[in-house]
Amino acid sequence: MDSALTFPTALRELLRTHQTFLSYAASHVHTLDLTLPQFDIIITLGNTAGMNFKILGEKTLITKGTLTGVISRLEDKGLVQRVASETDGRSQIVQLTEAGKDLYQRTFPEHLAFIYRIFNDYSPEDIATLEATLLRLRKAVIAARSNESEQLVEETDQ
Amino acid sequence: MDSALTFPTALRELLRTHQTFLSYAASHVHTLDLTLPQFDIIITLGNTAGMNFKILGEKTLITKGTLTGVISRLEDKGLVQRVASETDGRSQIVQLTEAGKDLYQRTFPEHLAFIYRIFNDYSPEDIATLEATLLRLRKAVIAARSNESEQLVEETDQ
DNA sequence: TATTAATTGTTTTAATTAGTACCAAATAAT
DNA sequence: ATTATTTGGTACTAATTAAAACAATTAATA
Repeated sequence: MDSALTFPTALRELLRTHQTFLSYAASHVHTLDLTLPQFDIIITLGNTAGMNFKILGEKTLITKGTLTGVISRLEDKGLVQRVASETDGRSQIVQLTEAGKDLYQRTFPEHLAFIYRIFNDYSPEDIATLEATLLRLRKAVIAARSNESEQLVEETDQ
Repeated sequence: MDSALTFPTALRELLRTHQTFLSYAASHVHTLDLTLPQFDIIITLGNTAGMNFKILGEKTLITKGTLTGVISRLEDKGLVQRVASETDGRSQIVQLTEAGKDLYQRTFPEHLAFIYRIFNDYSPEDIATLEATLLRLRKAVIAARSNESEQLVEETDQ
C-alpha cells in the first residue's frame, strides 16, 4: 500500500539523466572557455543571419532576463554583437561576429562528434524510440498542466 | 550529407522535457512558499531520523556547496535543524523540526497526487519502458564519458 | 485620432548552480 | 607516534535561473 507514497522512479531518472548529460556536454564546452548556455547561443546563431532575443530564447530555452546577461558576456568576449532591428524599434538582432563565426566553424563539428559518441550503441530505431518516449512524457506533463484548473475547482469543496 | 550536422533531436527533447516537468512541479511547490530544491530536501528528510550533508546531497543531486545555503534558508524558516553527529566530529545531521514534519505530513501526499497526474494515460508497462529508456540513455552518457580519455589519445596524432 | 493593450528587451532581486579554496576532524601509512 | 591523505562541511566567486517591475515601441480598438 506504500508503493504510491514515493516519488516516481521514472521522474527521478529523468532528473539524473538530464544532469549526467549536462555534465558530459559541459566537460567539452569548458575546454573552449565558454559556459553551456554561452555555447548554446553560438551554435544556435551559427549559419544564420542572426535573430532577435525572443526567437533566440525560444530556441535555447533561455528566458529573456537571463538572455540579456548571457549575450552581454558573449559581447564582451567579442563573439556576438547586437544590431538594432530595422523593422521593429523594440527589437535587437543578435548575430555572430567574425570571431564568433570562426569559433563556430572550428568547434561545432568536434562538439557534435563528442555528443554523438553517446549513441554509439544505438540503432536508428533505438533513437527514434527514445525521441518518441521523451516526447510522450513531455506531452503528458503538458496535459497534466492543462487539467490543473479543473482540479482546483474540484478541490474547493472539501 | 547535412543530417549529421545538427544537434541530436533526442537530446534537445531531453532538455525540453526536463524543463517542462520542472516548471510543472514548481507550480505546485511555489504555493507552499518553497523553492523546488527546498521542497526536495523536505520530502527527502520526511519519515527519516535525518542524515548528513553527504547523503542528503547524493539523494537530491544537490552539490555540497549549494546544500549549505539551501539548508540554511530552511533553518531560517524553522523547517529543519542541524545537529552535530555523535559518531563523526566532522558531520552535521540535518533533520526536520516539528514544523518541518507537519509541513511534510500535510503537503507530501497532495504533491504526489499532483505529480502522478502526469501518468494518467500510462500503463504500468509504459512506465517501466520509460524508466528503462531513460536509464539506458544515462548509461550511454556514462559510457561515452569513460571513453573520453581513450579518444583524447587517438586525437593527438592529427 | 486617442486610448488602451500587448510586446520587446533591460533591470533588479533572491535563489540555485558549479567550481575552487579552505578548515577541522578522521583515517591511513609509515 | 608522526606524518600524510582523505573526508565533511563552509566560504567565496561567477554565472545562470525565474520572476516581477519597468521603459519604449507597436498593435488594437473605440
